[in-house]
This record gives sequence, structure tokens and C-alpha cells, in this order.
Amino acid sequence: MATLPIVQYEEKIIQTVQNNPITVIIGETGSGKSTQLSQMLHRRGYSKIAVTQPRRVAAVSVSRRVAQELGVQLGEEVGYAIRFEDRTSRNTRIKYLTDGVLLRESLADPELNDYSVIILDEAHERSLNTDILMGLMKRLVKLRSSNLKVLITSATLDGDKVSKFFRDCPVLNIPGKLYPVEVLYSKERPLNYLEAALKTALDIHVRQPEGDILIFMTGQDDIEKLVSKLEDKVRALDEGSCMDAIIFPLHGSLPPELQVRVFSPPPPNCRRIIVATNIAETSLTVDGVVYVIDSGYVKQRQYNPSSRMYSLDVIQISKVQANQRAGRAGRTRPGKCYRLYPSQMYHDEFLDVTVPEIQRSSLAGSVLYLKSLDLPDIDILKFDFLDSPSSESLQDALKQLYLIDAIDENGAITSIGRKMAELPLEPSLSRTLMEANDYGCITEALTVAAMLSTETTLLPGQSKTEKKRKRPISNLPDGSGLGDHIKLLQIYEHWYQTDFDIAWCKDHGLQVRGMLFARDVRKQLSQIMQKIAKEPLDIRTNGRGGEFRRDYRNLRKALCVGYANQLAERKMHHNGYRTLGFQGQVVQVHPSSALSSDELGKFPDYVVYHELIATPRPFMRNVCSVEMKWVIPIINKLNTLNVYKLSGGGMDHVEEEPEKSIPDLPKQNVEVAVAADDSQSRIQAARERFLARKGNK
DNA sequence: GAGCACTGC
Repeated sequence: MATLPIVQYEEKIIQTVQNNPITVIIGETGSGKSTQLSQMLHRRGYSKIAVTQPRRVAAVSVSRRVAQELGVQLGEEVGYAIRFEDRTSRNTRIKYLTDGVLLRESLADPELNDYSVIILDEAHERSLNTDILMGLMKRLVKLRSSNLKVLITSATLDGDKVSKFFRDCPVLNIPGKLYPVEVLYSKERPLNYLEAALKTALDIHVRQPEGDILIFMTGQDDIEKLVSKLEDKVRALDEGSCMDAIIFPLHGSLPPELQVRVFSPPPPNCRRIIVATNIAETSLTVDGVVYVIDSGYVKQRQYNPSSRMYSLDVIQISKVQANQRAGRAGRTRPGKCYRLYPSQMYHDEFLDVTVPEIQRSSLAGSVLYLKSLDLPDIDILKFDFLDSPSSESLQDALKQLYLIDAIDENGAITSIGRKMAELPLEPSLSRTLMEANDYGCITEALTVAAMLSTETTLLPGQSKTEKKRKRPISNLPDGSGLGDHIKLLQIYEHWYQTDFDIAWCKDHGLQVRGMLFARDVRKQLSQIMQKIAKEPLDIRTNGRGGEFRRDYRNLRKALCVGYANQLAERKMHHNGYRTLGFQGQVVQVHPSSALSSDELGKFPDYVVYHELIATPRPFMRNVCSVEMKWVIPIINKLNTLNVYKLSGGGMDHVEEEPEKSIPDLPKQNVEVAVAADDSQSRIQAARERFLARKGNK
């Protein structure tokens, strides 16, 4: 432990922290900042220290380590708090927690008076929550100047920029413990990065001394292809001409038991080749990697506020990401990084830093959260972000919140909005719960919200090989044809009737992890709703299967109110839909949907959707049938919407055209690039470069 | 008739 670089800087750190409200600490991987900073400050008598982490596993493992170093029992002086799990006590002085949990705590106590020190760790990852916390901290140190210290720690964060943001606060640089990594570039732009990766990996395997290879690809598809090609080629090598090789795929949708294979040591005289997504960039650290092959691409989800659509695009990585990937080769000894692109491309085309999540997400939830804090000195549109989201994105959030009654026409939070903010859900679902509470279907709405919180984990997990097998399983409920929300509800109720039987999930092709998660979420939501619930929250089933013939009118009505910002109207003569409000988008029901058509083959006239996704064709995912008479009041509300008033008059530029709920001519094309919006256009440019390259093939 | 990177309250 004594060898950690940070230890030599203790005096300097303590002095700086004592003399300044905010300190930025730049410490590379291996500097020991995550485990040591909190202990140093604890030794100097700071009474209670919070350390945020962007990931749950990190909060748990780092706190465990610190408890061990201090020789105390986890949960006593040192503890952690993550969703569903609080291992702290009255004695806890050093508390590791996810940034989301700290945000929740600040809802109950906006001044966070429990803590004398708050450390935002891994700030360079720029998670949505960390960014919001940075904005809040800036204001909090003013309010609590006498008794709060804030530390922002990061690996590669641009120290000057952050220092400037925090009124020129001091920046301390702590060296890391990484070994040197030699970076090698391709001479040419790759025509096909899969082939280039294959060739490079074989080359390393045949010519280079021992050491594992880590290859960064973009997704499951690429990974599976590359793994099988590598296996073929390695098998074809002459016996004894080089050491053995064993090849592992590594990505998020891999079952956990296959993921952990990369942590067990390889057999002797055998090289491991790990083909991974971004998961290996930060979340999982594979020991023994000496060679990194970097495709230069990443798959990233982004939100476009002008079309209100998500897309999942393959884009060029940033320089920061490229260097993070390279660093993965130097954790145990000097390594090499092979970049499958020329250095000129790295220097001229790659963005310096990754576009932060706050500029790639829908902000309805975050804006509602900030509104609910009731900070008198904060105007949402002028909230001080390290990197501000576009005004378009903030306007989009305000419009959405207005349509679901979370804020009034002047942009002030309503009493409904206040209750919504307490629920760890997207605003449309929290609004649905509020309405369901009045319609006597809260227990069903809780289940729907919990099931939707798990998203894809619920769907039958099928790998490539299983895909061809025609699903023999699946006598799962079908949502009575009313849509996916109802189907999810029925599935959960079925599971409930089996007493949460794990085997039942497996038999029906449901992912056990996802179902258990839904159960946890439902429990948590019930606890929060308990205070205001008008009837029991426990699941009610009559046990005779009769409930599956019901029409779920009240629940669908509640969904219609909750999803007032996510409504679509079927086009006259076919099954395409146009979204209602702002800029109508032409979209289709996702083919996996449980929604059924009538005897004429027509879908219902109106549906609500959980999300729009361009893949690249625009689809509504998770839809539910609603009735026209429920929709009319929403259309009326849409027509009275005034963005200028919503933003409290603080909007810099106002659209000249009044908002129309139903455009005269539907827009056929999705607008992707928004000239005024820097982050969107930068993302788009990165994407176009990728597509241009792809076209070269 | 499509296909999904990674987190998190």
C-alpha cells in the first residue's frame, strides 16, 4: 500500500483542501485516489466523507477494500450505499455511494448537511449524474462555505476547464502507476476493421512474446464474427509453431457466468485473445493484457431532441477514449497498442473528448429533478453545467414536463411534479403512477413501471445459435392484443402466481436477472408510493385466469395521461403512425410488439409508446392501445403550449411559428443534424465519417 | 418483420 503514488502527496493534498472549498485532483489509473483520498481526510478529522462512483460494483468493491485497509467491518466506519442496498450505519464515516444515490439523498436534504467532504470520483466519465452533481456542488460550496469540502477526481479530465468552472480552484496532478504503452498506427485507413483486427491479432499471436490480447470492437455481432474467424485461423496454424490461443467474447449481453471467464488465469503456455465491446474500457479490467487492438469505433446511444428519437450509432471514438483503451495494455507491464487507423486520422478527425452524456440524453427526468430541489437561485435554463446541454434539449424537456402536468404553464413545478420527482422512474411512468392512484389501478401500474425499468433484460435472451430454433416455449400471455405494457403486466402477474419461481422464468425464456430486478424495483416503488397510496399496493389476482380477458381500461387511461408526451395517431390508410405534438414523426410499430390488429388488419387509431428508436428505420418500442376520447384533452393542451412562458421568459430565442399539435404535412424525414447544436452536429459528423468509410468496402 | 454499446435512481 505504501507504494501508491498518492501517498507522497498527502501533505500537499491536505493543505490544499484545507485552504480551498473545491480541489480538482487529476490522478491516473493506479494512483490510489479512489481508496486513499477518503482515508487521508478521515485521518485529519473530517467527520463524514462521501465518495461517489458512477458504478455500483465500484462502490461496493472500493468500500470493501478501504474497510479492509482500516481493519474495520464493512458497514461500520466504512460502508456503501447503492440502490436496493444500504450497508452503512450510524458509525459510518466514509461512505461510498453511486452518484444516483447521492442525488436521491440531496432530494431529502438539498444541503447534504450530513457530509463534511464530498468526493466526486471518476468525474472524467462525465456521467449524466456526475455532471448534475458538479453543477450542484458549485452552488453548495457557496452556501456551506464554512463546513463543506468538495473534491473532484478524475483520470484525464481537462483540469484547466474544470478549474475554470469552479472559479479557478486548484488542480493537483498525481502520477499513476501505468507502464509505458507503445502506440502503433495503421498506414492506411481500414477498409474493413473486422479483417484488419483479425490480421493484426494473428500477427501479434505468431510474432510477439507472451501476453494477452484485448480487441475493442463495437458490438455483439462483430464480436461473434471475429471470434469465429479467429478460432478458424488459430486452429489452422501449424502445431507447435507458436503457443496455444484461447478466444473469449466479452460484452454486456453475455450471461454473467460467461463474462467472468476472462478473470480466471489462462492455462500455461496459452495466450488469451479477448474480443470486447466498450465494457472492457472502464467497467471490467482484464489482467494480463499486454496488447490492445483498437478499432477506433464505438456504438453509442444518442437522443435527438428535435425528433425526440433515440438512435444507436457506430461512431468514431474520441482521443480520450483511444488513450483509455491504450492504457489497458499497460496495467501489469509495458505493452503495445495497435490502432487500426492512421495517426493523421487520430489527430485530425477524432474529437478531443467524448460528448458528455448530458448532451446525448433526454433531459425530462433531470430537469424535473432540478425543479423539485426548489433552489431559489437557480433558473433551469441558466443552470451552470460544466458543458451545457443545448437549449433545444432543455426546451424539449420543459415541453414534455408540461404535457404531463409536472410543471405549469409558467414552468413552475406542480404538486404532481413534486411527487413524481420522488420516484426513481422516467417522468412518463411516474406520471402514470400518479394517475393510476386516482383510477384505482395503482397496483397494476406499479408492475408495469417495474417491468419497463428492466427493458431488454426481460426479453427472451437468444444467442445467434439459438436463433434459428423456432421458439418452442412461450405460452406467455399476449397482452390481450392491447400492447406491450399489458403483456408485461400479465407476465409479471403470472410469475407472481408461481411464487416467483425461477424455473418458470427459464421455462418461458425470460431472463431471470431482469425479472428479479423488476421485483426489486416494484418493492422500492411501493415503499415510496405507500405515503400517498389510496388503496393497497399488493398484487391482486383472482387466480382463475379471468383477468386476461379484461380490457384494462383504467390502466390504459392512466398510461395515456402519463404518456401524453408520447402519443401517436395511425395514418388513415395504413398501419404507419405519426407522433402527436411538436414535430410529428412518421413511425412504425416495432415488429416485436404484442399489439394486435383488428379483423381488417388495422392497428388501433391511437397508441402511446415508451420510446422511439431509429435503427435506422424509426420504430415505436413498447406500445399500448388508447382511445380517442382520452387523447382529445391532450391535443387541446398541446395547442396552448407556449415555450416562452414555460421557460419563465428566460429563453433566449423563441420559435416564431406557434406550436402545432398536428402539422399540416407530416415530415417524412427525420432531421438528424441540428446546425445550432454543437454536440448533435459533432456526433453526426463522426457518424458520417464512419458511414463514408463503410461505403468504401 | 427487426436486431441492442454501457451505466444508474
